[in-house]
Amino acid sequence: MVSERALEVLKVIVQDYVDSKEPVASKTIADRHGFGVSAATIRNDMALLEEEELITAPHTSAGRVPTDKGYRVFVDQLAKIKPLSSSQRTGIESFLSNSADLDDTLGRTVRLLSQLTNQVAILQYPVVSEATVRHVELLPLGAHKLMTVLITTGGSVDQNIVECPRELDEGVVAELRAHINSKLVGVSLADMPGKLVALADSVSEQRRPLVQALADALAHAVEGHRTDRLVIAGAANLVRTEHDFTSSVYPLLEAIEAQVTLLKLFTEMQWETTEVQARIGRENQGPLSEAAILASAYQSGSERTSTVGVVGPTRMDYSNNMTAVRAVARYLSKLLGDDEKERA
Amino acid sequence: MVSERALEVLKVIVQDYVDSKEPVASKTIADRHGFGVSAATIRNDMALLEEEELITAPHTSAGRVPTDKGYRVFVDQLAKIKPLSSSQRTGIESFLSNSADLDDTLGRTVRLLSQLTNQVAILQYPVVSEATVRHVELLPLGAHKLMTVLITTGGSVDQNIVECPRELDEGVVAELRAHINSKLVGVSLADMPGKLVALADSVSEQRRPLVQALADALAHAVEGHRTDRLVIAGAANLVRTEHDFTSSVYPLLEAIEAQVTLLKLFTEMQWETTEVQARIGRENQGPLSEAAILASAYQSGSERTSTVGVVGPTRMDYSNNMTAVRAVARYLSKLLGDDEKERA
DNA sequence: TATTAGCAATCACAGGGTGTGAGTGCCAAT
DNA sequence: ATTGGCACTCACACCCTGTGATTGCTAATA
Repeated sequence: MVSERALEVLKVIVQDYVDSKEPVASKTIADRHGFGVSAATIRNDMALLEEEELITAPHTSAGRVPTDKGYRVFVDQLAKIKPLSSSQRTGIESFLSNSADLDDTLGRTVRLLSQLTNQVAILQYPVVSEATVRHVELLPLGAHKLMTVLITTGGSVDQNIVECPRELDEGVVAELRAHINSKLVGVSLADMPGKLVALADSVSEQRRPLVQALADALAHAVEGHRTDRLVIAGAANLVRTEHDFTSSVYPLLEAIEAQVTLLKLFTEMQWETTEVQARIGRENQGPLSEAAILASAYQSGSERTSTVGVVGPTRMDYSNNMTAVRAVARYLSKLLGDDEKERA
Repeated sequence: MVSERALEVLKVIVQDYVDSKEPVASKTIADRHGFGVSAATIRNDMALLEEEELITAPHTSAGRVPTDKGYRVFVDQLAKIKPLSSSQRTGIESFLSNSADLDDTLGRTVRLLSQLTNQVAILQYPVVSEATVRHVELLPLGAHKLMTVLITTGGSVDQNIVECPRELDEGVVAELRAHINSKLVGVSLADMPGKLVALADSVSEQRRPLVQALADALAHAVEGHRTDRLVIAGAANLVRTEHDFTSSVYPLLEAIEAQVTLLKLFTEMQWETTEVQARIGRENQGPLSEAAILASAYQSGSERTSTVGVVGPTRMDYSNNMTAVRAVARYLSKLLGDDEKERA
């Protein structure tokens, strides 16, 4: 078993290494942090930690570097979530005061998180699966295109473009709009597929093809519905921290941009245990296996949660970044999910 | 003056260098491309080109590399816009068939361009300044928040969240919605600021604060209105081509993410002359001074244009990329601005 | 005059040898 | 359990050198 002091040594190694990027030597520890013991003693503890695979030596005559497992122990047992620095606090505050449209807010939020952490920040779109249809708008775009706009009580807005075989006049569109709204307003998104099928059957034979196309478009909107999409900011930070990765960051950045890997990861995460979750190095598969992901859930409706977090090298300032992720998640919850009485 | 053959030599140097990343030697040119002259003759031409600062030698016993000026001459006089390869064509075709919501379409398009060019692709949001208001929707979000949704004939949808001092009930909201729509539907975006001021004056003293807040939100929507925003894809490609830059790509990627530099550049471009414009190396200021930008305008309404393009190292396949940029711009024009009879 | 062959000169780069310093591991002493 | 001491290891920086690639120049040639 590792002694109490050995854990302290691990902590110091992680902090020093994150700070300096140099493998940290026993002498350095004994000198800088007065443990009251000599370097040789530290070395004994280090031998212990190495046996537990919490640290490793890049080569014979180098200091030690934390392993993924070492970072894990650090995050779980040793890292304290620091209070926000005053500059961070004012950053969020001044930000809070600025109201704007949803996309813009999410964009700003994720950029803020990126700046607070100096890492790539990732934000999953809010999901509001228990939302109901608020309004459906039909917009003629030229003579042969119609745009459908689906507005839900959750505040999401989805647009689709539909090609129309036949010429359209304004009267027909208005009529369709009224009809569709009468059938769909108030329907929950979960019930939409069924209702959409019924919709096509509720009109005259002549109009059926067009209405069917519209129903398909709306179904598409419900399906995709802005979920399963990420907003990303601060990709440049990956380039900045490039040297912390042994292999190229190219596949990593590619995976982040492709989104699918992270979305999968986010949906798999369990939020019962801790407010901020970490996935470190080899705990991840594939291109993420050299990266660390910190994530936190935020309330994006009365029930469902979405995820926000950062991606960076395993050598990152976990304390600071976990603090920032938690703060931003809380802020988002407050902004989007505050009111328990969501209107239907 | 540079002879006809010297220009051919320049062309070969650019093509070979882009292909191989190696400085290209006189012997290589004489061997691979049968000019019917010896390497020594090529050398004479190269000396000429060097005098004109179209090529340069990295060191004494190396081949030659094009300068920014050399690339410029290549792009202006020598590069042919190749026809699309069949795989590219089918890529765009299969893509065309997929209709979805506007954001999604733009996102897919920019990703497509990124894949076609293997560079970072940039797409400026469509602007439709002559659009008029189609509909305004008010959505209660809990008891103290109201979301405004502004829908225009151009198909854009802007959302804003407004804090309400007082409790709201559904009846009041419906009334306001009807009132606001009666005042604003059909108003062009250019006229909106004035109409919004009038709007606040048209209601009772008691409701004025709330309506004023709503008007501000709508004004904000009109202002920002999705213009001056970029969609970016393929940032990973910058990392891939990292070695083509002498300094770090970090500031470059940062500038791309910040968007402002590129937006400025796009608005400054003149589209009278050529369909695809190029800005090469030092022709750009600051972080872009080592990059090349290829851009083309696309019709995003009946009159105004937006811009789409790619950013990459100056060592890029100009022919191929200019082709791709032009194709995607044309495709977008077709998709968004085809119908000259925009409906009001 | 344009082209060419030949040749000396230049210089990046890779390979190989070496010394140095940092840091550990271990052992014997406390 | 802790410590001082010491031998051992090894990355890294440094220098030296040879090699190959490529040019620039000059004199010959068509």
